[in-house]
Amino acid sequence: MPPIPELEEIRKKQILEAGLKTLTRKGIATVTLDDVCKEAGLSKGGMVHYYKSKQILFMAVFEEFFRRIFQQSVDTMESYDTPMDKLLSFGWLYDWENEDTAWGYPLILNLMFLSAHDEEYRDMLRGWIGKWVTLLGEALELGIKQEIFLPMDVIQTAQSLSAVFQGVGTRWFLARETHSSDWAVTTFNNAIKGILSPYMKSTKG
Amino acid sequence: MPPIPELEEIRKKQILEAGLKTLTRKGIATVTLDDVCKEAGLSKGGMVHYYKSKQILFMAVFEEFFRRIFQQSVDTMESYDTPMDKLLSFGWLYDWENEDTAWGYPLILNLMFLSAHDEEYRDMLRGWIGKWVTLLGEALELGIKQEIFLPMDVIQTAQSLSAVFQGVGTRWFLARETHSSDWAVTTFNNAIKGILSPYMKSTKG
DNA sequence: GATATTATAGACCACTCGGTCGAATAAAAA
DNA sequence: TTTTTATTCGACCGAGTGGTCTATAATATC
Repeated sequence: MPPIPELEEIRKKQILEAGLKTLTRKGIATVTLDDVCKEAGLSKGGMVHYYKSKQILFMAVFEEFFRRIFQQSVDTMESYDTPMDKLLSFGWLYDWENEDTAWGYPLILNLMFLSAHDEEYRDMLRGWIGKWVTLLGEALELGIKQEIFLPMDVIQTAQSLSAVFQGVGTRWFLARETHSSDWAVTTFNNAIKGILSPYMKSTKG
Repeated sequence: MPPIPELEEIRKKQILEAGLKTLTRKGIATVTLDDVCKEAGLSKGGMVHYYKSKQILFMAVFEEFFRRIFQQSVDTMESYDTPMDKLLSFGWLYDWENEDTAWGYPLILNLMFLSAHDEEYRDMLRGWIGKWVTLLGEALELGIKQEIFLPMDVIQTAQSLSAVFQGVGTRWFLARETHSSDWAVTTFNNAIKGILSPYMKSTKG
């Protein structure tokens, strides 16, 4: 019964969407397959037909999540021209109005939690970090080529920037009552300035 | 049967220790009461006599964890004299040799995960963040008093420092294959310098 | 010694949840 | 038309888990 060949793709999309929503809402520890298939409007049997186990399903959910958030990072960065503007283009990570952002944090926190106890998830996380570091590294390379920055260990520096983004972000999200978006932007601007200062050609504080 | 009045205290300590160990090992999502009481060398009935539910038990475990890690922070900071040395005294957070450090990260990640979905845990986390910010803020106040730093919003700045510590730490812990301890120390040194640079009296990079 | 109290054990219960399975449907193929 | 195959359903099972309950023993109190 493959009336339309795209049926599988449609169903998988539908299930992933439900997985994203329920995982964000309840967290990996309490979300159930029933939650997901109910949200997706499918029976359990119907859903399991496409994703054979909870592990497989949520792996796919995390992958889908990363694909989206990474794409948004790429797009936003590309809309800026100078290396420094590109590096500072992540303000949307600290914006409650951006709904993709708001529901993204629980997923990141879920993944970090899983990574602490499960090598498979930690591999996934490391892979993503690697891609992000590469992305930031490209902006740094560009700056070096344009002679805005001095030569540096691009990977290490990109890792530093990425770690600061993440630290500020989780704090902003989890302690929102006392950590404003302004605070977040100011913090990462200053921190990034500090991280890059050894490599700035013109020392302008 | 209270042969020694301190029995309750002894048992609770024993159970908390087992809770810390098992929670670190398995994570809140998979750890069971059986795990804990087996580790503690008690029967389930014996353990439940002291901690009435899983929720109560692990709340106490998290509290105990924080008490220790915070005390270590206070002690280490106090062993340095200048404000800047105090602020940079957290290298032990990125030291695999320090076993308290290594097992501490899973607990922090567990708590952040829980905080994403449960207000009660988020309150707990916010409380801790507040204490840490206060601690860092005291070093900043000292620096201002000694006219090493210019006046500043101490709370906001301390929040920034704290967020960077945490971001670098989780990254160092979760992606250890590519993020060395040297990287971590360098990153937070530079980031902190950047965060404090607007308030440094002598601009010395 | 009798009784009440505290501590500990572990069997047990009620419930949840991931995963399986056979049935039903219907399109496609033969 | 018959057979095969893809899809969906939901009842069901079995493992595991938090929490309860009873039994027992040690101690304290009278």
